Amino acid sequence: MQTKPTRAPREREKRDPLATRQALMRAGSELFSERGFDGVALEDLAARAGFNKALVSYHFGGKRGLYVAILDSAFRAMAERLKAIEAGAPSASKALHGYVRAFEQMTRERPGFPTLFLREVLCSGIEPAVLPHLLEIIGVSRRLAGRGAREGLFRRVDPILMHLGLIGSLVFFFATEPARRKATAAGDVPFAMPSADAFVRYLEELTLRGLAPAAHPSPSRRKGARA
Amino acid sequence: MQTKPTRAPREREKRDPLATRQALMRAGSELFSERGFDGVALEDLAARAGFNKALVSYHFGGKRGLYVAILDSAFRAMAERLKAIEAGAPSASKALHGYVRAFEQMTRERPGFPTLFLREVLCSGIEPAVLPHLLEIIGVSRRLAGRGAREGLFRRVDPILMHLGLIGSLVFFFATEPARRKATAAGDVPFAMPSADAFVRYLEELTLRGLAPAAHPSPSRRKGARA
DNA sequence: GTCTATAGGCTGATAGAC
DNA sequence: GTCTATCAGCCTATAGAC
Repeated sequence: MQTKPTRAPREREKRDPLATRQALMRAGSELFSERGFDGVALEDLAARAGFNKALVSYHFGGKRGLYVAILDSAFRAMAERLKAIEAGAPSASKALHGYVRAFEQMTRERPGFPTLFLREVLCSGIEPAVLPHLLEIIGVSRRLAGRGAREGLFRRVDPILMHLGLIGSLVFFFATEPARRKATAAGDVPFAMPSADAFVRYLEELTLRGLAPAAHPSPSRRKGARA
Repeated sequence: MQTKPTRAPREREKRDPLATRQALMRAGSELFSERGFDGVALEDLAARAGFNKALVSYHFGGKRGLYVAILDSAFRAMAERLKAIEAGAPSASKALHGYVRAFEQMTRERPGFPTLFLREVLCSGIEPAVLPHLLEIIGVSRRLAGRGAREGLFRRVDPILMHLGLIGSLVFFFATEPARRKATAAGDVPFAMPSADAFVRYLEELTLRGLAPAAHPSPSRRKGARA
């Protein structure tokens, strides 16, 4: 969307606090995801947004404040999207479909989100502000596992295992996609990398088959592979 | 293993360059994985190793040099371990088992590895020194997919998709395990978190079932689910 | 090989003009 | 609300003593 934009510097000579905040958050989302919190200089960030770095303190009370605002916004949006999908899906199967697709859509709308997510849940302490949203996201996964079992789509597995497997694959794929794209463009990698669409379809099918009740080449061998 | 150790400050008053290098690399592995490259001050790092920060420049030519040495060592060890498993496994099934277990073992031996791995493949450019090892790791996954298909264990899927799904889940799980442990200990999370063993078993079974040829509730419906 | 001392650069925060 | 100027703190790297 932007390669190196000084981003509309003088449309409004002054005033429009909301737009300023949004521009700073957008620039921050890009840079923090690329370089991590400590790797970003406020000067760069403000320049990318088309403003002065002093505004970060004015609007967010400091670098950390901006960072937390970005995380809170992104995690909240993701949690709400997933809950909406959960509520609207007529079946566990459709809910799973919507769930994995949601990451693809979210990545398109907020390219930095998967990386921010990953950096945040890495071993350092999780920001308290995002914890409730994180728990909501986990809740959706857990209920999906339960619903799938109830509807005969899945066999019984620990919902947290299913959650971790799904979200780990998804977040990893999307967070590392820019790096793969870069490496491929540079000719560092001698084979083609899959599209987001292909990966999401693969993961959905893997989950459906892998969690299907019975029907697998294993000791006990029953029939009922239908729901 | 260590909470806040000044780590054996005066066993050898002087001399033993190898031990010094190892101590610095070990401390660096811990700190870089926790805080990221930019988040670590050499003073902290050297203190944890029980040495002076000037030694980082002396032995590794600077902070970046130490970081690269750590990455190179860890990625090389992982690639070699996976290749050994691949070579020694009598079947694709055993190879898959060894593959997923390798991450568990590696995490035990080098707790910082999964996080270092993840931080490195995040969107920033991949360190050239680790690229060959990364390609070797990908190679093992790809050949595993091919071998599994040849031996009738897996249906045909894009080997890169399988690689990304497997490694994404594994690296995510182990890189975020410390955070989960911390959150659980702090009482922030109202349910139990699975053990590494449980997750690895889940992932292996999910993959075996999910990639098994035929035997699933889907349009075309053939028989041969055995090798 | 290891340590102390210090130089030099960069960064986040803030005071004050507009 | 936004910008300029400035300052204090921290951090990497290095020179030189031991």
